[in-house]
Amino acid sequence: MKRKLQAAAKIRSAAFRRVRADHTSELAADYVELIAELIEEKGEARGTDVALRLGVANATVVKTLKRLQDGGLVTQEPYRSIFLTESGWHLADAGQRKHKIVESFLLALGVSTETARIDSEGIEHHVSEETLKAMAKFVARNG
Amino acid sequence: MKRKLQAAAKIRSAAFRRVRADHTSELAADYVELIAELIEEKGEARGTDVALRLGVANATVVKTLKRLQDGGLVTQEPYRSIFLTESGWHLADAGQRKHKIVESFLLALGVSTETARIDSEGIEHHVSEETLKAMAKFVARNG
DNA sequence: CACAAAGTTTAGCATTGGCTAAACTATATG
DNA sequence: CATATAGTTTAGCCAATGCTAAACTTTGTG
Repeated sequence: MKRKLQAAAKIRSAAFRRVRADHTSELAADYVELIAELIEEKGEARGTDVALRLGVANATVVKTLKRLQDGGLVTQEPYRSIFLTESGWHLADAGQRKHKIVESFLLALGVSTETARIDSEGIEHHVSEETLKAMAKFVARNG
Repeated sequence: MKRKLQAAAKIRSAAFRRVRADHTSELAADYVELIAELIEEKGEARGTDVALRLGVANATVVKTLKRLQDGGLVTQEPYRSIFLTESGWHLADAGQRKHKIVESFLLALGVSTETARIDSEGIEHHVSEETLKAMAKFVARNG
């Protein structure tokens, strides 16, 4: 009995650990995805645009970008626009792919455009490859 | 053109704000859900069990519980087990309901038990009522 | 080309959520 | 019933993510 409960606890905690780990990388993913979008859309990504779209203060963006730079995801010079590194682009592409799958899946499931947009933003970072595959399959059949 | 981009930014940022807000309440939801489970399972919830199942240190639980107490979700005496308040139970029930729907939905979609458990833990906090409803409908038809 | 306006960064603060080590309390047993 | 052991809390640290206000650059205009 005790043994069983402990095993359950271990499995449980693994899931929670995963969620916490996801959160740490989530922000990085959101930033690079957004930067990629801005570059594709407008030719360049400026801190202010990032702040505007994420809904945070300018200063917050500056601080976070410093971390991302340390993490090798972006490069930048003071007062200049932001560039993605190789791994930055990889991460952005992976994120965009996930995002698209989740969003189109939600639409295929029958929720509104608005809800699909909002919910996919949150869900995107918590779906495993297995779930993603199942979602893609569903879209292929019902989209 | 500029106007259109700004409108897009506003919508975008609303989604991100939602995600950030979700994260703040997420931890509280996880705690009360787990406490509810423990009470139902073992008759009482002790800090240590919470720590074990969440995969965090004891001290972290103590600190967080203090916040939850301030927030009116739990009550506790030093060195005693943890109780949920009225609103604590409400939150726990709501969380369990969401959790069940998401998990059974993932199963109905065809992912493995293991993945359903892990992914639902992360997704649970980011699904709107609309999406939840769509998921429940899907389960009713395909579960 | 000087200077005002717009844009960006720095400084300094708060909160959340983690940790370890040390102190303290409760409990179980000899 | 005294005390060792198990369980809990406190103290004090750190990193991440947010903010505002002040300082500093860049840019566009007269």
